Amino acid sequence: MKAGSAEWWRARYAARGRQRPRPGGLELKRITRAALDIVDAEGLAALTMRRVAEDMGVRHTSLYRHVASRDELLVELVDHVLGEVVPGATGRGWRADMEQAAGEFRRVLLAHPAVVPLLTMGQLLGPNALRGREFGLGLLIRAGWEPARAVHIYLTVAHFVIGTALLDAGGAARGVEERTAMTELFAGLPQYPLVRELAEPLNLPDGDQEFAFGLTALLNGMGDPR
Amino acid sequence: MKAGSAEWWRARYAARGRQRPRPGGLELKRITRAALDIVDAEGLAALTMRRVAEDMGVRHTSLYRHVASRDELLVELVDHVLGEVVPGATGRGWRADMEQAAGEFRRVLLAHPAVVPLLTMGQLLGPNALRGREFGLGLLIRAGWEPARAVHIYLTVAHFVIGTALLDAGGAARGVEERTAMTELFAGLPQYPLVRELAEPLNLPDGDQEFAFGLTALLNGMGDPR
DNA sequence: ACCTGAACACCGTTCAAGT
DNA sequence: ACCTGAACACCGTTCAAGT
Repeated sequence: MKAGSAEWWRARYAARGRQRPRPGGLELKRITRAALDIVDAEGLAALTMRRVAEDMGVRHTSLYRHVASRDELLVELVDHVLGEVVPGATGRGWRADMEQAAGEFRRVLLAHPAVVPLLTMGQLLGPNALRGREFGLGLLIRAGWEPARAVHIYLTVAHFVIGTALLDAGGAARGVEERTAMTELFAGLPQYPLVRELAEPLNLPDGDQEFAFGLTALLNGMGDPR
Repeated sequence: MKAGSAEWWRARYAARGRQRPRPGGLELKRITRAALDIVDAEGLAALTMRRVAEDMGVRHTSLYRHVASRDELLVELVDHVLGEVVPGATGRGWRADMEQAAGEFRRVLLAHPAVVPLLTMGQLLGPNALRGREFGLGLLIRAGWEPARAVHIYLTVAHFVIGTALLDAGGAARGVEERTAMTELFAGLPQYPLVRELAEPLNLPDGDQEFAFGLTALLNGMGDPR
């Protein structure tokens, strides 16, 4: 049974709450938190079963009683991060709500850049992912969008947020040395004049501004319900 | 020097063409191709240095003469795949050109789903990535968009294509068994009524249709140059 | 210059054994 | 029920040695 699949999640939901951890013992949530700490501080490559166990003061083989594999841990980690997304109604209409929720989603992803690539591992079917779906669909449908169109809008915005976060997390050229390295790189590549000329905005984009620009364009293009 | 960084690519561009492979010997391009075959057939996890070497009839340690690390191989693999993107002018205006280029980009990504997550590893600064940038910026600027805005539009569309491809590649519920598993999963989760009601379009989306919808909305929202 | 063989440190996972 | 210790197969990478 592949970690993150619908079948896997079903078994997971069924098992939830059945655990009764001993005080001070291991527990899925504690493991996930330790994993997130490692990933945030040192990146995905540093996240090994042995390292998680070490940080928790336990042998690495003990982890396998709570999580069947490293892949399962990664799936749980993703939903754990999605749990930090707390959207709320603005009271200023569906567009404002959508922008607020998208911005909140983006904020959380940028706070955990190493986790973002994991969003591509499979479908997002954990409890926190579904809560976000329910919220997004609800605000669109209450605004009068017909369901099929609400799904389109929801998915498009979600994809946009993830897409920009991905390139923001992995891509942006931060720091002076990377910046000068970029300039030197393009200086030696006269075959790409526009890329060279526009190197500054292309490689040192203001991610937030670019995000706002794209989201506005996207929502502008959606029109209005009914 | 981190694989995929501007500094790394600069050294890489400088070294390019300096190799003179023996007939039948190893060569970066042949290694990259072998790697792509493995990844396409069996996914990213199957891509080990040992496996690549085995497929090429060579010892795995030999690869390190042509590529400094597995990470470097992955970076080269990404640009190799981007080389399959062949956009062309439609003669029907910038919007049609942009839609054609985005569709072509999407087509290539979907043909190599296991490679898509790698697009998030770092900046896309290889020769094929830069060629694509130059093309996209060129068509926008020739259409009359001012440079700063052309950069915005280019990045937004690129992010959208990658975002949708990511979720398409990893996410869609293909096959009957995954479909019924999904139904059963939601049947047990009454706390998400909309997610349950709209499970069909949410989890079995027609990716191409959804892509077209989003791209149209995006470009609609951009307006016109000048 | 290129490829090989042996070796090292590290990893995920399994399982019998302890409490 | 939970944790441990030992073990297995596998991995990326290094390097001296061959041609």
